[in-house]
Amino acid sequence: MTEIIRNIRGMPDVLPEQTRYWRWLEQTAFSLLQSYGYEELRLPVLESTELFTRSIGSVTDIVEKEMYTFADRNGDSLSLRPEGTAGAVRCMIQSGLLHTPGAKVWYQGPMFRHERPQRGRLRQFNQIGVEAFGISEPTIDAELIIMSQRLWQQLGLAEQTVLKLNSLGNREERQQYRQLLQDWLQKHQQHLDEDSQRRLLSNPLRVLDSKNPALSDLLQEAPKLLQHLGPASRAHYDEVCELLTDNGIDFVQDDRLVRGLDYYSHTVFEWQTDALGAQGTLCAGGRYDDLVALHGAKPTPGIGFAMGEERLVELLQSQAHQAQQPLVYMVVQEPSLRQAAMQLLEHCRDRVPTAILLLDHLGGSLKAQMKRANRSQTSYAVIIGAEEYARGEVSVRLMQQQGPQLQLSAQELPDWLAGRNA
RNA sequence: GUGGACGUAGCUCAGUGGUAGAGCACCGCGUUGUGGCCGCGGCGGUCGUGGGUUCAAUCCCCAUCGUCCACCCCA
Repeated sequence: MTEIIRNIRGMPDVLPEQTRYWRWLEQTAFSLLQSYGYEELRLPVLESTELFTRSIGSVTDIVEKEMYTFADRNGDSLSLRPEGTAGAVRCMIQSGLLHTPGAKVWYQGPMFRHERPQRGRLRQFNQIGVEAFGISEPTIDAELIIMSQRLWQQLGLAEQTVLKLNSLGNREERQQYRQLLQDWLQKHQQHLDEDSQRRLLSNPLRVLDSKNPALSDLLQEAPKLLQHLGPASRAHYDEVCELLTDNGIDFVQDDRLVRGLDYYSHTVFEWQTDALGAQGTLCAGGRYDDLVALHGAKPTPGIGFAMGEERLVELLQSQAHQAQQPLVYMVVQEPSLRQAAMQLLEHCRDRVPTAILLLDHLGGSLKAQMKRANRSQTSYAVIIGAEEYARGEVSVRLMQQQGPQLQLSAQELPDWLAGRNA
């Protein structure tokens, strides 16, 4: 027997039961983004490997061991994008869109990381990413956060999300702090676990968000980045906080919120939930004022965030969200009537274009067709019988309510449906 | 990459060293033109795969693949 080919690990199919939540999420998000003046970018999934090594930081795990990298036919090193910002920045530079000050864009699509799959973590996962370029004012930081809060509200998720906020300062401040923290951690090295000792050298900031509860007390004592910011950075951060407060956004200042990607600076934030197990970050982002220059273009500040669609969908699924149900399920007494049924159904479609109108293509006994009509959860089963159709009539059976079966003329069926589709 | 749990019908799961069962789903009959409820019948599994032990393995052992959860990492 021929072996059945399965999907690739960590790259699951999304089935109809779930896709309706995806559409709910995306339709809500896309129209919200539009209302704030963000425009869509469609970006490739494959990029030069160097784009990511340069952007994300070559010592991060993402670049070191999680990228899907391979040689193109001509030998060029290509990678499936592990995140969206690098490609968005590349596009903005290359297209010249960066020359329009204050460009605001979004994109949606799959990202790829070769990680061990677990709840909320996949090898192909989808993000909605949002980026704003050329704006250094803190109002844009606040706008992005306020906008995302509005999205949670529209999706009914506001109760399950909490906002964490921090500032990483500028490059110099961060480097100075990094040294300070490294020295401090070295003094307490004997209390650190194995992972933290390793990160102490490679990426000391990340020691701070260790999940090991045994380190919690110790890390509380560590020097705080926020207290080592210069006046300008501090003022920027304070202003973001004030704008959020003015707009009724609750947040938690979190000294231990550092980002996994090297390009972040100043404001960083994360929307988290405790309803999804270990992978609770729903949406994360921050400023990357040095990234554009890093790619050789005129220095231009930037800020953005990305939300994990699979994680949001998982939260949405705990809510009741009814699929649209059919208005009509049309059945025929015998196969020869199906052609007429089809035409009649098309006339109905002209009249109620947004309703779901179904024709039974499978046939069989009327009983079998009626069972399918029932299962479809249709409001009305329209029955085309030979004799009555010859008289120009059809039967309409009410499937979701009590009441006698109706006899209507085929001609008036579209209007009748329009009246019922309110 | 590390650790743990688990892989038996489409789905959720029972089960035994002597080649398998339930519920749900699906199909049919009970009305040769009518659903839902009920009754009856039916379809459906090389018990993940490959080795080993045994007279005999779905059950024991090993390996392998896969799934899930956690670590790591991060959306």
